Amino acid sequence: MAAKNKNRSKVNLSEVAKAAGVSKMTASRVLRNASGFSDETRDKVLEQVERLGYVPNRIAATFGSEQTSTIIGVCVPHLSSSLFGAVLDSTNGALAKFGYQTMIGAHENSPETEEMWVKNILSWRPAGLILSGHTHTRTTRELIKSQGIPVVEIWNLNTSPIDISVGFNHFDCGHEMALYILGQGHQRIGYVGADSAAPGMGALRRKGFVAALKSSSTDLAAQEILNDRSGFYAGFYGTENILNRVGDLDAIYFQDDAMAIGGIFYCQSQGMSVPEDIGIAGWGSMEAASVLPQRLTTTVVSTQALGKTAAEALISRVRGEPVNDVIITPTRLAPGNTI
Amino acid sequence: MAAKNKNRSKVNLSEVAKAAGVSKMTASRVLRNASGFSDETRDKVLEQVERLGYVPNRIAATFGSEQTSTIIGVCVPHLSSSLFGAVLDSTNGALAKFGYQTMIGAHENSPETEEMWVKNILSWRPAGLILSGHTHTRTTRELIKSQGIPVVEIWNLNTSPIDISVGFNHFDCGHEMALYILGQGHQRIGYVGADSAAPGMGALRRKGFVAALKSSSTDLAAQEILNDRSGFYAGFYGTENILNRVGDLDAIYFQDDAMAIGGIFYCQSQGMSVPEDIGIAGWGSMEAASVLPQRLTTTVVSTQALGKTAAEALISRVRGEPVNDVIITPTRLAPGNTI
DNA sequence: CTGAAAGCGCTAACAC
DNA sequence: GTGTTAGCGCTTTCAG
Repeated sequence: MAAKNKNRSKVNLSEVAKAAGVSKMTASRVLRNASGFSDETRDKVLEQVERLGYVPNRIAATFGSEQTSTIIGVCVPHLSSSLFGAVLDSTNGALAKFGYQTMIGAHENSPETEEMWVKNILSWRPAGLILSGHTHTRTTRELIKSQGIPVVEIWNLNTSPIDISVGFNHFDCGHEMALYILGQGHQRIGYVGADSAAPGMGALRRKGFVAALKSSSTDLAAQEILNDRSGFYAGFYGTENILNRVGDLDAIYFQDDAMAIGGIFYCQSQGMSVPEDIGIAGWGSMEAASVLPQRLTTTVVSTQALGKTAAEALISRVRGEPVNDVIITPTRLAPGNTI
Repeated sequence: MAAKNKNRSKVNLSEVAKAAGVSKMTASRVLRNASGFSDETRDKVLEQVERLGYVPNRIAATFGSEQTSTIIGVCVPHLSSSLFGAVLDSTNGALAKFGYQTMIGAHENSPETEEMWVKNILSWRPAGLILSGHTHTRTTRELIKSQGIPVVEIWNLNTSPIDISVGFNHFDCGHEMALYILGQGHQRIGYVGADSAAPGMGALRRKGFVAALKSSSTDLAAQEILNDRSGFYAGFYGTENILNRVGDLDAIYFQDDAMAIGGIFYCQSQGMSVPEDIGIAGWGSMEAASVLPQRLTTTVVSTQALGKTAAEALISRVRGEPVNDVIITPTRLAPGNTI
């Protein structure tokens, strides 16, 4: 008797059903709001649910229905990042609205770390996955395909996604900015980035930037790619580094706004004025830029739109509704007065 | 036949076991790394796991073992927030290391939203919960207690937690800062905050601040609490608002560093110098402050330490190891030159 | 070191 | 509108 009661402290459906004087099946129908019960029955069941403090068991429900769970796995480079934080927030909000739960992961731009996470998450039989970053290992791809679940790859536009891609065109962002900077009459142009050990999409913007310069017969005058995470301070000392090496730059393109803002402060600390002495441009429309006395020249992006679109596309696919495979999230070069 | 094969595309333990020429039980032991098998057996099983691309089914495993899952629910006010982003990152990292999965939620400082999330998460039979924010509804408390799972309440120190509390002492932070500001000779002191509709811990710091002023027979000269989320721009226009109403303030305490930085920029935009014309103080040691020409007077906190400590405390409790119920995460007033 | 039997809590499928 | 039967894939328990 005692031995049998180990885990029986938690109320289960049977007890609710018995208390309500109906069968398990009927109680189950009421709780899932499936059809096939009278109003009277519903009231009886819900009354007992309330009285007994019944908490449904999704583990058992998922298991019993032999389907995937309502868990969605979302893996981003870092959870502490204003850009990805906003993506997570909008993604989670949209998923929750549709009744899905978010299980998170941080891969730190390492495909191997991502693979480990994928292996793990797949064992929860998720309804779908949202991945970010550039590359996945072969095993990652195979695992996902073998499970046959929908995947949305976010952050970068990907013309041949595993399943669905929702992203910015980072290459074009860099390309466009290079042309703009050249158009402003700059010639000695540098680039300051971070994450050298595990490059993210900043590397792609840099590529587009360099390509555009090349097409105008200009070379990148210097570049400084730190072995550090992007941030205000990284921008500050990255600028210090590059200017110490190459003093005559007349413009710098930064990996993102946080670094660009750090760069502006370094220049000011050295008595240089922006944009007279040196032009500065960033990427990402960071909120911090809104309080600067100058308007930062940058590429405006909506990480919130990205996250929401990704979540909605995933849900549509899960439900078998038609979805575009490749969805580009628009970006816009916003000229300021820092370049 | 066809009807029976609906979901059999996914390999299960039985098939692995059969292919390896052992029983399900033996294969299960190998995969869980439980004892009771020979090296030879292990190799045979793992070979088949590899060959067949077997992905374990945690839903079934959790269900079969009649225990809680290895899911941990973590609910913070916002996922896009540098402070909570860092908490999430360190929490998730620590939990993953111990083999737990993080299921997230954002309650936006609303106890009702939190309650809905708790109800939902509990149906996944999580091993534990990490909650943040100030108050929980009665139902939330009851639900958690009825499930009998460990909970860590983070962010604010709580001397009578549901289970475990790991947090900063926000009241003391405000108190200490008030005494410091008074000690610097300021008299006409204002406060600028945000989140008026759903106050978080900033409200508690404000209380401590006001209490300390009172004990020195000083009143808060003015306060401006915006109906908006904290951020650089909120600090900027919050400062504009308060100074337009009360022009003769000689110091302002901000809800956090983001707002303080916004405030500094507003003052500069008006030709006021900090700290000569007006003193400014914040809270939270935000990275952005590192690039300012001045060092911001603030309270240094480690959200990373908080997250890690919380995760470790939770795991210890889950494992039945001894843990302190109340763990205070230290903070330190760091005098800068903005006040 | 290995295996057989029972059962976890729920839902699908089919009766009534 | 409601109940019955079977079974999801794994682990626990107990027997060898």
